Amino acid sequence: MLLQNPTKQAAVTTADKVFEQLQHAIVEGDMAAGSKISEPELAKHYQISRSTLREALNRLEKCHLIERKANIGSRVVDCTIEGLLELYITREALEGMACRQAALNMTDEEIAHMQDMLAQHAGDKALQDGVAYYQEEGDVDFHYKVILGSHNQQLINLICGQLYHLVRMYRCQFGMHSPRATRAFTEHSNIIQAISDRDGELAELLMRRHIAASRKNIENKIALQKAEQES
Amino acid sequence: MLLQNPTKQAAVTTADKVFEQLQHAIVEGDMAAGSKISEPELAKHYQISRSTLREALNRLEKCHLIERKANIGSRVVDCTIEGLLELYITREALEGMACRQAALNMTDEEIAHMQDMLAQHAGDKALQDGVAYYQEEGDVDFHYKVILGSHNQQLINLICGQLYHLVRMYRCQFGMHSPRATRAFTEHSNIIQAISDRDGELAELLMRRHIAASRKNIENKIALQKAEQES
DNA sequence: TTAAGTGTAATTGTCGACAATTTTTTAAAA
DNA sequence: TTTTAAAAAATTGTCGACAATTACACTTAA
Repeated sequence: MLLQNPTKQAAVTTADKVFEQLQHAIVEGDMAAGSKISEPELAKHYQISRSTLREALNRLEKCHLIERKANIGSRVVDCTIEGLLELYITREALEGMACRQAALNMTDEEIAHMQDMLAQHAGDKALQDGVAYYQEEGDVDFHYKVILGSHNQQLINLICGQLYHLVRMYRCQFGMHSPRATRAFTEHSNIIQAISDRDGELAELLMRRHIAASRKNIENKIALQKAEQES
Repeated sequence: MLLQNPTKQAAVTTADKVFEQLQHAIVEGDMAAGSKISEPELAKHYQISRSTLREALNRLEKCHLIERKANIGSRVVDCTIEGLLELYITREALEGMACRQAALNMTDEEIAHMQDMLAQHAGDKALQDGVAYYQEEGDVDFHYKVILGSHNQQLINLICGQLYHLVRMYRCQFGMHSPRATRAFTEHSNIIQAISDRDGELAELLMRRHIAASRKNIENKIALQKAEQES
């Protein structure tokens, strides 16, 4: 799995390690969305003290994977359709702007590197029928590169450090392997073109459409599922 | 002061209260930007244990007012010009989208209420020469109402829960009382018009220009200060 | 004088116990 | 039986102490 947040350093403290394990467990759905978290129970399970666990919980709260109420406790966040759509709207705003900034701020080397990556994905895509690989790693790789390319620490922190954990959670829980592989590839290609043309306005527009298309794709899928259930 | 985050509940636990005090101290500059934080010292100063203090520090980290490194400690964030400009770019993206969503999602009552508020500000403005009051509370009130009007919890949390603490910090530290009062008022007025017309696209555009204008205003001021220092 | 290494002091991370609050259970009254 | 109240259990918040790591001062060698 290369889907890691590229901005964080290695986990050194035990709270860090437990945080990563919990993060994984929540994202993958091993801890049910919306379920209550028992501090004594979890601390015992990971063989750590409650203080250390709470430190880990604080980090989970930072990336919005759990919610906390004073004197009541923590819950894993709920995965609702509304939440998913809200997340995509936020992504549209942030990644759109990141893409604009990338067009202004990326170095020529960074752009070249991203073009190489895309070319390689194109090869892989042709090789293995273009479905499985590209959707997962390829897509995330691309988006990360654009975000980092913005050279805007504020945007990078917000998107990579917080939003993307939730994105991965929703991807897992709703079992999204969108059938948009080829179209997404073309869209990525066009975005890179706009960036290398240093056309910030177009780059932002294309990225927003790219994400909006994903959102609409999901909306359709949801509507379809709903129709199936009713039949 | 009405400049509080409108989304949070009252502080119940002592860690909450210390958090608020520290937040104030950092925003107002009583704790120097970039300075190191000594846990034993602060704990003694507030007469609480280190555990409680660390809980408060975690909350400060959540709204990006301090930065933490494992085994090394915490520092108050640095206020740099680059950071300020990055912040405004992020605001442009997020608040622009929030404004678009507000045009789609606000209730008629909410819109009416916002129009009332603006009218009242207009009165105050005429009354007291329109400078002092409007810039501070009026501006923040307006922006908060728009953000909340998006009815998008994700956007609301990001902007009100995190970004705006930093915004206030920069405002204090850089002593910003922008001379844009009258122009800002007109811009607010136009934005509300777009929202009440349910024109999301225009609403977003206007909000982005509004924030971009603030950013450019700051850039000019900085350039001016730099020129002064050199003379 | 500078550089590297060592030992001490200080700071952060982790732990288990107690206090305060909330939830559940139990008992009593309507 | 349902509702209310009180008691008990469980959970979260806070505390002080110890362990691990880092920062600093001092010594020693180049």
